[in-house]
Amino acid sequence: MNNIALIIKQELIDMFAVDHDVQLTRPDVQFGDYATNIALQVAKPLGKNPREVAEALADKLRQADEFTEVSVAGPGFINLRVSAKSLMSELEGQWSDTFGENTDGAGKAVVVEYPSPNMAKPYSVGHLRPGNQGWAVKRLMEATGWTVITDNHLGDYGAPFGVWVTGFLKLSSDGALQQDGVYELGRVYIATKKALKEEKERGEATLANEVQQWLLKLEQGDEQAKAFSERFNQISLEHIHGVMTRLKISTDYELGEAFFVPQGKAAVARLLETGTAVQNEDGSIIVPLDDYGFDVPLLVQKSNGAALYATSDLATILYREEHWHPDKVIYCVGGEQQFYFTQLFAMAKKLGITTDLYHLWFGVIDQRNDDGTREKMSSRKGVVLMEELLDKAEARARSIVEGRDISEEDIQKIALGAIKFSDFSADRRTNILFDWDSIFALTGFSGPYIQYASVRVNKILNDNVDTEPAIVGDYDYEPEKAILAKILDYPAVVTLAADSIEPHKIATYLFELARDMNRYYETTPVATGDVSPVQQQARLGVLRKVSHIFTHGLSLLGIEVPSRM
RNA sequence: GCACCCGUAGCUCAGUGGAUUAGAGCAUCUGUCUUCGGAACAGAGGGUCGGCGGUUCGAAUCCGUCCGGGUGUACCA
Repeated sequence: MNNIALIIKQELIDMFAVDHDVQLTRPDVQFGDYATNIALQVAKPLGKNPREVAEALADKLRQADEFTEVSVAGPGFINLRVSAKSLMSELEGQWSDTFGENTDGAGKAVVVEYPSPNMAKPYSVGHLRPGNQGWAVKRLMEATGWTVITDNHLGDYGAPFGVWVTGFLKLSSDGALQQDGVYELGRVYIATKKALKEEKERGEATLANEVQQWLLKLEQGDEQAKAFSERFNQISLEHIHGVMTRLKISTDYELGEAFFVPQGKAAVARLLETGTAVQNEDGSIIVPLDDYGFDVPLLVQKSNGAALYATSDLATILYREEHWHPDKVIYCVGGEQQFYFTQLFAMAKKLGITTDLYHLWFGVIDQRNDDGTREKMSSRKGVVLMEELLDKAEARARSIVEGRDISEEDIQKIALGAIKFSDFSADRRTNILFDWDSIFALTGFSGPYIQYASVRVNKILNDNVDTEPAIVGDYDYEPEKAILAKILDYPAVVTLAADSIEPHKIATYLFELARDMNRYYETTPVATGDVSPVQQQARLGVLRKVSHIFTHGLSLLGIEVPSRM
């Protein structure tokens, strides 16, 4: 709680013997710098008129040195104005190299799981959100003091494997695989899924049985199946690493489903012994969840004895408990799986696991149909591949800087800034519309807008390295007032974004700071024209803080600041 | 059927632990252009916050209900 809130809190105690935390909001500038509705909150229990409480409080606050103006509006809002200089001294009191961070999570460990792609297909924009948001969550948790363990739960097992082998033997060749790698895998996978669907519509199951046979063979340790599995996973893993490197995301571990299946089947056997799980007549094994409000049990083993998603996820939970002892586990997975995760978490609770398991879900990525309606992106309609997206974004950025001396590294940062920021432009639960123009947005509410503001600030700082930025006592800081107030908001924004796990709040904040900065840039010279040495030192001191926040905030979103753009 | 999510300007979205006159970007129109780099800035038009009812001094925000859309609903992940 900052100084202003503390002053008001103390006055409430002195005047009304009420001990109540004071929330400050930032109203429209015409009303003031800060506002509070505390009078409306305390009036009722006191049995007083809120307007009168506000007036009395305002009279008292007017006597304090901290405020240049105190007014009461409406039913009892108190609007406060402070001097820019006092904002600067407040900021100076709070400032450190880790400004914005806190230690709320100290001593606690969190596992963050992302991007967990399906290895049967090339990395598509379908995994943009789990990757981006997962990385942002990791960074936010780190910034709030947590010990973070990241794990890429690779989809290297299950039905996709069977689909792929079945399809490969019918549709592909060693030569094609060697030439096109993961793209050939994807082609075969999609074609085979289509054939499976058509077969099912005809009421047949020849291909489907073949898929299941390959799965069983793999679980039984069949040499040929293992060879196929290793071959296809290796090709896919190299591809995934390549894309993640370009996205500048990584994880500490890559414990995929294949790693957990043997442990999962053993765990299911134990659950069967203890009666937690029950076996159906057809051989399938379920964990009933009636006690937890589910009319659908969780299937943990198929009737043919094969493992499935829940089998490896069960083992994954147990493994993490045993080896990592997390306080919290965050699964960054699409919203389509909400029901499944509530079941999975219910099972964990049934097993006595008390760790906070959290499904961080995202809305789907839509594409626009010709008739204007929206529909989830699907392989049927044609997914956009991540490498294609990155290539096009870089080409767009490159064409804009054409003729100027901008490094390839900076071009990549700008392209990535545009792509990632667009994912943070809305709440993660919102279905986002995939649109080539908005995902590459370089103006307005976009990553490059913030990068641009940041580059301009850094340019000024770099051009004036000989002038030591300083906090200057006889400077009024009036032109910098909006920026100073905005900087003071940063720690609360980080706390809110981390607590609610809503990284887009960081994006919104950074845009507002960048806008304030750009306005300032247009109106106030820092190191040019008739700027006095005192003004120059003071303004450079503010810009240095702005630069720090841009770099820090963008890094929470996995975005870097280019050196030039 | 049931569960979860969504419905705010032409389009894409913020804002929803109630609170002063509902915000931004894009698009449209009008300005700034010998500059600390215009990927910028200033301004204009554009919204009965899906409908109805309720709670409240006060509702985009909370509750109920209806309409519309999305995603799920055990042998996919």
